[in-house]
Parts: sequence; structure tokens; C-alpha cells
Amino acid sequence: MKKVTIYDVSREAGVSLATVSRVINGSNVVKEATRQRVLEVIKRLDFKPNEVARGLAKSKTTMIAVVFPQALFAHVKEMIGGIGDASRTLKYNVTIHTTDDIGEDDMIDELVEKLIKSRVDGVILFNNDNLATEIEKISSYDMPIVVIGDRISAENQGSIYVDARKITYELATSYLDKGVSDIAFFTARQNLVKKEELVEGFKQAYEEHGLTFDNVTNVSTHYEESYPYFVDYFKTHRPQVVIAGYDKEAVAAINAARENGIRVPEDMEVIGMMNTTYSVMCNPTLTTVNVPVYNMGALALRLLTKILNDEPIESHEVVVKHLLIKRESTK
Amino acid sequence: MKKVTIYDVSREAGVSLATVSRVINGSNVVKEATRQRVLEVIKRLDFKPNEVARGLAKSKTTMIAVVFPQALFAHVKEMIGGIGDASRTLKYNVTIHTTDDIGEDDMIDELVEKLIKSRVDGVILFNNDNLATEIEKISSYDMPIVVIGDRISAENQGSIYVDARKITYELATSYLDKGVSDIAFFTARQNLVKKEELVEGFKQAYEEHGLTFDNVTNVSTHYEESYPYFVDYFKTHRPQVVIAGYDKEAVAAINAARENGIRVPEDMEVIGMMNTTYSVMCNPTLTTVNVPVYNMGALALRLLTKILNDEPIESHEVVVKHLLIKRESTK
DNA sequence: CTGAAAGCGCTAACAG
DNA sequence: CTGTTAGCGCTTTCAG
Repeated sequence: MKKVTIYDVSREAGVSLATVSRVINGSNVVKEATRQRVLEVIKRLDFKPNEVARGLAKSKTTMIAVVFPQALFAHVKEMIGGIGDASRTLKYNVTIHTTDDIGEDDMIDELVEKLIKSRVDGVILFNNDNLATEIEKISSYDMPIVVIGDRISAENQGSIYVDARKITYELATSYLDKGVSDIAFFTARQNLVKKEELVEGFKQAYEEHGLTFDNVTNVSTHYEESYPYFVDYFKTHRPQVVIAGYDKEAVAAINAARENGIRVPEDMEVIGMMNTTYSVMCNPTLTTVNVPVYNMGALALRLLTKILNDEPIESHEVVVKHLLIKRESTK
Repeated sequence: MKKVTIYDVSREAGVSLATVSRVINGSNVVKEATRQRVLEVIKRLDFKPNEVARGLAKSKTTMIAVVFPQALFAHVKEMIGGIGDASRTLKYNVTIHTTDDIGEDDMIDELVEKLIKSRVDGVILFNNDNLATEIEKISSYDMPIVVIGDRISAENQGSIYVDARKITYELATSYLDKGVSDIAFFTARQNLVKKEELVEGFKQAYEEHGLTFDNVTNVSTHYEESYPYFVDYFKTHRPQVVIAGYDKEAVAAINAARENGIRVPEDMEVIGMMNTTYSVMCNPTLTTVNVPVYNMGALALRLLTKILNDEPIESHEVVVKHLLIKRESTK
């Protein structure tokens, strides 16, 4: 099965290359009759324009790169779903590039090398420990960037994120208003919602109540490690409320509480984050903060294409809304 | 920042295009001195060879497409990890394409269209309800394919899968040998391990014991639906053993059992599949069958590149090994 | 409305 | 060991 090219079509249809090109690119200056004739030949020959050649000629690949840290949260799947769906309707292709957490410097260089060589039109970056370096290196090549999970904005850049500060500010405030102030915050590495800002949200709420907050503990992302940690922790600590940066840790807390004879929510309330499947599978079911992961992916792709096509952009920073989902682990 | 091309390098280094091309392609016929000179210029000018142009010239994109059904299991993440890591060391790029479960016919056509137009070198397909159609259409363009989760093999095709039949055959046999024969099998849509073969494994084991097996129930992939289903189910059924096609359903069974006052594993044993995080987060922890998802991804990519580069291939069908992980939900 | 021709940036014989 | 010269398949002025 020989590859059929634009030449074959042009010959077969008795028109020039240019005309065929115009037809497949939807130019409207072609006479309807000719267009039909060309279209017929295209279909008959099953001609599929070579995107690579087109990419060379136009210096545009309609290819977008998505970069995410390998060991990141399970939500990449949904996020990719959002990105994928959006890319499909917007006629873009998506390449993925995973980075190790190690984030060696030459790892980043290697990544940038790949991105530039493959001439992708733009990049979607997930917030991670090396974000600043990545942005700097990539943008030095004039490559448009959209970041998911952190706030950036510039001529050729944009970002999609949830207001992390607000999440914890709201949660803390509502408890403080009720006179509940013994809140413990647990967080594992989790980059979709910025940890530093979550902490700031707590601090702000406490401050406004004339208190200070510094009950922050880092835990492992591995349940096998966080669970025993909590079991131990609850032997000597009994916070009124446990808030976790990710559902998995919240479930660990719930299970560890049970192990220690602590009743949830009667003795201790637990709140997770991300509204993952975990939250309905545990017992009691978990109150958690929903973050619209799928949408964030779709929005990122959309924003990037706007930048690429010089479409009008309301804002280079898009804040998506979170939502507290009440279940059984809180009163 | 103007793009620097091979012309710039050749001029600056005082050599011909061909020589520069040889250098960047690692041809060893170039004199060391010239090579060094060229290399120096490349570095100085920060020249990054345009893969698109190279792709056009060589009719090879070093681009591999990965296609997976959108709503599939959460393991795509790990699988993509394996694919990503392998692609990095093998110098390939990976594009992803999600398909809806709906699997409309023109959806598939659209997919094929994209794959062909973008001139990817090969495709990695996940087993799904439309696999046969996909394979047929894609391979009609002479495009190499590797399938994950089903068995296929041909000149330009290969597959990576786990022996599903064996999994259930082994499990069932071990119970039947102990005189335990009241086993219920629950499965949701789950394509990494073929459901039909899982059932066959049961049947074979039962048959060899002079019995027949047909205790198969389909359940929803959504915990919110499967859980209440099980709660209800256990009101009238008390199998000795519950085996689920995916951990999530096993957890639903465990939780529903507790709800019904059934003790696990004393009154009923439960076994899941995939060894997901769910399995350690539930209570009791779940005995489950581990499937090497990450490896399957890496192997798929590797096999595909072997096909692409005409490397010797031991077998076009690679069976990966599963492993029963015993935890608390079984005796 | 359509065609001719010059690229896009790189590879691959073929000479030398 | 190195240079010359056609392409790879499509887009895009520029004429007509």
C-alpha cells in the first residue's frame, strides 16, 4: 500500500498542488465545483495529508506536550482525560513526558531538549519542585507554557489552579468560629494544590482569630508508611480535627483513629482533599474537598490553544472552584 | 531568537550539510577533528535538530501512539509511567489518544485518521470492546501494533498480557482442593485482564473437579453502585469465597459484608485483583492478585520498538506473571 | 479562482 | 572522509 500524496491527488483531479492544498485547508477561495472534484479524489484515493510535512512547511506541529512528575497523584489519569478530550475537539495532538521526582538538572535539560527538538507548539506543565527551572529553560526558547497547579502569567504563559489558601482559610475559619481550634494539618507531597498556600490559609484564619497556627506535619505518600505513622501519632495526640492535603492520608488517619479507639467524627473529625474514590470507600465515608481535576486539564489545553492562536484571553490565570463535600467523617 | 538550522552550523563550521548531518546522527565515518569542530559549533549556537524535518526526510517520526479508553482503570497512570520511562531510554516520543467508551464507529475512524495523518511509527493499544475493529483499521495502513491486555500476534504485531485463565484456575483449584466450592465471581468492566478468560479459568478448574461453574455477576465500576449492590446481595447470598475482577469491587464486597455482619475472612473470604492501593487501605486488608502494570507498559513499548527496528524477537506474545498477595481477607 | 515555484530543515545516495 | 544534489510532502507568495 503505497502512501498517497498530494501529488497523486492533484494529478488525478487535474488541478495543481496549490488547489489541493487549499481544499484540505478549508480555504474558501476555491470554486465549489473544483472543490467537489478534489474532495472526491481525496476520498477515492484515501488521501491522508502528512502532518509531518505540513508541520515542516508551516512551522507548526499542532502538537502539545504535557509534562508531569512520574510519581504524582493518581489524578493524572483524569487530568489527561480532560486534556485529551479538549485536544480532540480542538484538533491538537498531545505528547506526554514524564519526569522523575529526582529532578536532576540534566533531566530537565533532557526534557527541554526533547520538547524543542520535537517542535511542539506549546507545553502544559504540572506544578512540581522544579517548576521554576523548567519554566525558565523552556520559555527561553519562546515556547508558550500553561501551568496546572501554580500561578504564573505572562505574555506567552498562563495557569490553571485552585485557590489553595481559600480552601484551608474557609475550613479553619468555620471551625474557629465554632470555637474549635485544635486542628492538625497533614500533607504529603502533592503538587496539584500548593502545600505552602494551604498552610498560609490556616495561618491567616488563625491570625484573624488572634491565634497562631503551626500544626503542620509532613507524611509519606505511601499508605503503608503514613498509616503506621498515624497509629503512633494518635497515641500521644488527639486533635479535634484532622485535615489532610490528600484523601489517602485522610483515610490513613481514619483507619489509624479506629485502631486507637478514637471515634470519627464524634471524637475527631477528618477532612480530606481531592474527592477521590478513596473517600467513599472508607468507613466512615470521608468529607473532602473536591477539586475539578478533569476540568483543569481541559481548561489548560484550551487556554494554551488560545495563546497559540492569539485568541482574546480574559485572564492568563484561571482559578477553578473547589467544593466541600460533606460525608460522614465530620459532624 | 531565530531558529538555528543545520545550514547555520555547516556555514559556521566550514563543512557541508552532509557532514553536520553525519555528526548529529552519530555516523562514525567523520574524522574526529571535524566532528569536534562541528560539535563545538552546535553547542555554541545551541542548535537543536528539527525532528519534524528529520521525520519528513526519513519517513520516520520516532513517535509512538498510545490509545486507551478514557474511563479505564486507574492503572493507566502506572502503565504510562512504564511506557514513558521506556520511551525515554529508547529515544521515542509518545502521543496519547483517549477513546470514549461509547466507541462509536466514526470515533474509531477519527482515531485512525489522526494516527495515520500524524505518521506515528507504531501504536500501543489497550484491550477494549472495540479492539478488533481498531486493529483491523489501523493495520490496514501497515501500521505496527502492540496490544496490552489481549493476545494477538502477527508479522507487525505483538502483545503483552497476563494469563487470566491461569489466575482464576489457580485460585479456584486451591479452594476446590480444600473442598471449598461456593465461590462467587464479580466483575466490572476491566480490560487489562480479560474477563472471559477469567471465567474460563474457573470453569476449567471446576470441570476438573467434576463440577460446573457459573456463578458470575457483573457489577458496576462505580463504588457508589457496587457497594449497595453487595449490601443487598449478601442479604440473600453467603458465598464462601468472593473473587473480584478488580480490587475496588472486592473492597465493596468487604464493606458490604461488614454491613451485613459477615466476618471476613472467618465467614467469607475475599480476593481482589490488581493489587491497587485500595487493597491496603481497607479493613481487613485485601488479598489480591498483583499484575505488573508498570512493566507491561515498558514491555509494550520495548516490543514495539523491536518490531519497528527489525530487531530479533523471541516471541510476539509476551505473558507477564501475576502473583497472589496474601493479606487479611483470606484465611 | 488557479497555477508555478520557492521554500520548510534534514537525510541519503552518489561522487570524489 | 567529505561535499553535491535530489528529494521527503506540503504551504505560500506571487502572478495570471
